[in-house]
Amino acid sequence: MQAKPLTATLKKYHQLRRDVIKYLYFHKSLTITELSKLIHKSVPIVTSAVMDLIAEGYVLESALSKSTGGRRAVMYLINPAKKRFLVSVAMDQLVTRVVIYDLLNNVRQGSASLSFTLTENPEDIEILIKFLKGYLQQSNIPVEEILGIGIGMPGFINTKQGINYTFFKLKNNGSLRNHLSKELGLPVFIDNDSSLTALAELRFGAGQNLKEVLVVNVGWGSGLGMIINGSLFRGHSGFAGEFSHIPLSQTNKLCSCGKRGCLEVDTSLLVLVERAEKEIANGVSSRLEALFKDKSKLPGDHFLVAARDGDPLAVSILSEAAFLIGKGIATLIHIMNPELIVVAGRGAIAGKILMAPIQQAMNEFCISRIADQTTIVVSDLADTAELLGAAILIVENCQFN
Amino acid sequence: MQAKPLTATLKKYHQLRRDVIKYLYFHKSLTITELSKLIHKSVPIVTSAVMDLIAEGYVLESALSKSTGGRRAVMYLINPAKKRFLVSVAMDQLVTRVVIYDLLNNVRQGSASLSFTLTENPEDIEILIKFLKGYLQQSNIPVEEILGIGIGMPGFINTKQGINYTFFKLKNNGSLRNHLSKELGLPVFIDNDSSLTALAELRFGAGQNLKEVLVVNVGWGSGLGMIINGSLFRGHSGFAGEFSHIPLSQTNKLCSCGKRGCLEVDTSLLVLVERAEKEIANGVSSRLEALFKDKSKLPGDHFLVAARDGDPLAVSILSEAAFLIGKGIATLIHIMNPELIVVAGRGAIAGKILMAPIQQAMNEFCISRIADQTTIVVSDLADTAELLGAAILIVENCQFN
DNA sequence: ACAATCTTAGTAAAAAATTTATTAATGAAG
DNA sequence: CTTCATTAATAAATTTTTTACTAAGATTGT
Repeated sequence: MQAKPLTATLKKYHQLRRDVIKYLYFHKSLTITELSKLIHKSVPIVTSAVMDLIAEGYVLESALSKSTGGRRAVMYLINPAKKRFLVSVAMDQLVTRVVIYDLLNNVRQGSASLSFTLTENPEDIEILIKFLKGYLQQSNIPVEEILGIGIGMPGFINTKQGINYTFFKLKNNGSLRNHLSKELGLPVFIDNDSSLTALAELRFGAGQNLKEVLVVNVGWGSGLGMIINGSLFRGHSGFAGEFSHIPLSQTNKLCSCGKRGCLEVDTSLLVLVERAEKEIANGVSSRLEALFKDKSKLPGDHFLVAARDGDPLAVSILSEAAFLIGKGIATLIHIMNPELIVVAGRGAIAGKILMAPIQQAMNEFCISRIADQTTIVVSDLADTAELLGAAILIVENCQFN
Repeated sequence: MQAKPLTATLKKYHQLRRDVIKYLYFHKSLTITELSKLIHKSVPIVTSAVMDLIAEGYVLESALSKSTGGRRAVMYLINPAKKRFLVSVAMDQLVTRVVIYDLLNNVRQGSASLSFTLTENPEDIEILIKFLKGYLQQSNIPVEEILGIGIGMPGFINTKQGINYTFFKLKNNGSLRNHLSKELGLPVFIDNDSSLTALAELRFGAGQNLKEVLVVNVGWGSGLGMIINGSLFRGHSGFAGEFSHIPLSQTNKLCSCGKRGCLEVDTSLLVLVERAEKEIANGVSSRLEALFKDKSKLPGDHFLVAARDGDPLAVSILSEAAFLIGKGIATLIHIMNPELIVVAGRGAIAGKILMAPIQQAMNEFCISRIADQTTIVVSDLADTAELLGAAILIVENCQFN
């Protein structure tokens, strides 16, 4: 008897099942009525899907909900006894981290990290594979309990095909995702780091239940993850949110992208550190001088901590950059009219120091009727955002078995 | 027997009926299968709706479609004998035009126009009502044959409530749409001029069948209509696309909005005309000197025609402005990664003269991998775009009776 | 030329999903 | 403490979709 092609009905059923698990993952516990509204499916059919998932051990019935004025509803949640795990990988230009979560967002296997400067060198792929293989092996989790590996990385990424056009290029222009999946023997999903940060803010951070959210990822560059109409917006070919390279700088410095005047040339953390080092060499005194000698942390992180703690040199350099980012944010607000802007990424460490000049730039460059419609906050997910986003990526795309 | 509240089933049926008419209006003629795909409803149910519409005289069966390799399908189109009309009104800061179309986009009543500089004066509303009442009266079309009045106008517009926060403000902060509807005895729909221009490009212009399209409306200011995921994007509170006031200008001139450095201060047609007049006063010779004396046309239109025809002064002033608009477009491309950008509005008259410096700015300010994903064209709908958009607004919102 | 085969359209019957009606459970008001 | 209002859950009715089947025309190969 040969394998039947999936019928339309069966496909629908699998989608429904996935949606139930997905929303229980996002919201911890929900009633049938709530699930029905979130999934846009009728109560009877959601009920039957939930019953099936209970039979499979994926879902558990829990206490009754608080009363809302009528009969109290039964609440459902993901069964903590069902062993299913998410391997989350978060990369940036300099560091790669990995952690394993369960479906309740508890850390199952503590994070490991690798100093790993991304290049266009094809050997990078082998380094990444070796790192992940080692990590997975020592975790001792059976493969059938791992739902997939989600990886956030910088670069122009085609999520459909699983190709990163900037880093990790395969010789034959093949799919990085498929290659990793084959090598690691698990489903792999890749996406842009800023997009995953935005996803995390949407599901577990400041953007919960909102529809139009922009997440500015301040770090080595300034990424932008966009939530439009409640879901990730990637643009026509997946390159939307290239905030770092909009022409905004007054200086004429050449950017790494080959153009002049990009926002990045004046706001990249690397540039700010460089500027601080130059000032120190010129004899300006600063806590940074001592901090930079501690090589256990990246200079960029030292710089942000110093700024947060009020070191005058760091604050002054950061403020200037933040004002320019604020000008960029003013541009975003005029074009997109978002409900919320979240300042996330490494830069969020500096918190208020960063926000003051951004707010000032918004006051100066925004029509107040428009700016009034947008709230702006600093992320409180901090450096877990990208890891959570990678986990969400898996939950939104994997097959639950 | 009292009026029953609309059941869910009945609502669905009305929506389906509207969708059939809407897509036939957009595509002129379609098969059941095509309709089914566009509406995302099954073939049997679409068939029954089409049959009902034929019985009502709204829809006509026409010849068989061209063969696509199998049995040829019956094509359906809107019945030209069914008398239903759309009153389209297109306003800008200086001129208001009106025309009446039928559902095949034929002009039923020739366009009338009114020189009418928008102010914040409440009397503006009375002027508009009087103008429209007169026009409707002389058209001699019975009210029951008019499906509605669609109006495109500048300003910050709340389409849900039908309020324009910038112009035509009612004393009691009431709904302009409802007020006009009551006064004119017809359903009225209002929207932003640039949004309607974008809608026209999406349905009848360069953006047909595309998903991510930006329409830059070059005129007295530079509006932006955004198509995202195949439908109009208005942002969280309806103010998205405020392209005119993004901080891009190097000059520090004060803008009408109260801020400095807005794109508009260097690119508004009004500013360009002013600049030309100053140059002429300084003794520069130009065809414009003569043209400006002809008061039958607006100076801005004279200016654009002169530029199109190669007058050196007009070309030089326009080119400088267009380069800045191009810089703004480069910003849009980096953020939105659109499939297509359409340059529309009055400015489109200048065509190639406008495009050359825009293209140049794109080359200078765009990362080519991103810019390569975007096509940029000049609209060929010209000044009918906003009128067509207003008609679409009616078709997308009215009740067909 | 003309079957045989392939493709697409349209229709009927079967299956699935939604809607509506009904019953259940709870809190608040009198 | 009973009645009423409110929400949840379930059963029955209705609608919609899916699948299977028939129709109509195009293409290919002999």
